[in-house]
Amino acid sequence: MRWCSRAVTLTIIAIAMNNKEYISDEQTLDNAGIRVTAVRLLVWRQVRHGFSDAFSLADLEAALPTVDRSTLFRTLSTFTEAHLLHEIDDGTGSQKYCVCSARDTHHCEGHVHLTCIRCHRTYCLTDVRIPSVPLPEGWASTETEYVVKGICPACNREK
Amino acid sequence: MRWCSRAVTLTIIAIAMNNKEYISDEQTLDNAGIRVTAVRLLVWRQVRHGFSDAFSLADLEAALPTVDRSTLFRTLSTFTEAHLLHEIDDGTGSQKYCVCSARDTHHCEGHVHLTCIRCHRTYCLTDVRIPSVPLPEGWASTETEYVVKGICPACNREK
DNA sequence: CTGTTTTCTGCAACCGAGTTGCAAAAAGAT
DNA sequence: ATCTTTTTGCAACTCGGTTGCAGAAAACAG
Repeated sequence: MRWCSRAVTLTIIAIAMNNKEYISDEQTLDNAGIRVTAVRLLVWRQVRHGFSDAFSLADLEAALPTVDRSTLFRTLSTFTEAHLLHEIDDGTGSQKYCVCSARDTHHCEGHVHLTCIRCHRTYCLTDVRIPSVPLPEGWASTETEYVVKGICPACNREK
Repeated sequence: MRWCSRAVTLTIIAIAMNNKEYISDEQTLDNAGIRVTAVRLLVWRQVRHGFSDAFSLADLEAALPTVDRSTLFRTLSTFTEAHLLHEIDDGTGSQKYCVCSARDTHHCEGHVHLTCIRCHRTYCLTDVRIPSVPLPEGWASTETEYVVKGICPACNREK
């Protein structure tokens, strides 16, 4: 793990603030090879702790009205490239993002997604791998999207 | 099968034109409960005979430049509602459509789609059904999207 | 600490796909 | 032939995503 003087400084600040999360988030970005800025820290803390499920650029915009949309967009791209997030195409027409679980950098690929057609929330079934199917001769597969559309338990309950 | 006087008239015209396809397409729309108009016939013949694979609104627009985009859009919606077409969400960001095979009205649901990341064409594997996965307690599934992204044989060959 | 270089951010504008309201045109009914 | 209903074309608009550019912030060098 890399450990630079700026991070040490932040650690001291964080201890002073008695805020352990602050250190941890800073480290996460740093470990991912991303330069830590105020905006990025803000965005990361929002997506890490502020959303219970997959979120869209619009969700993030609503949660952080002080930050410009294009900046949020670019930040999401940066995070995605650094494998902090993964993109989900749930067929709602808007790109969704989801935090990659810490333990496994590449867990993001190949799992099933659930989309609720009522509340439009999308969830990851990180532990359910996509079953494979036979492909025609000559096709080379690179990636597979498996999205189950339906009604989530919460929407189901409220009838 | 319904058979109205207008259709008979068109049959006569078609025989005069020695064009069997013409009758057949007209019948298809009529059977689907869709009023037959010049534009709809034009669109149907294009999507039925003019595309080898799934197509987008933009593809249709390019193929039929004389027809307005909004009309094409509404026509596609009409056809989809009448189960002449089915919609495919292949994750390219643009809605695709594909002709439903004649023998089975509901065949459209539940099969696998292939999308080429080079040429952006999308194909139906109508005979490969989507394998199911276990869902969490409380979820009610209505539909499942299974899209394999990769390189199609044609793109693979041209290296 | 100060000046220089590099990166990031906000603004504005743009793009493409999808969508809608409305009036004219076409089709169907009487 | 006339009236009613449906369809079509036009224009405009929405919404999500995206880019160019100039100023702000961060990293770097002295």
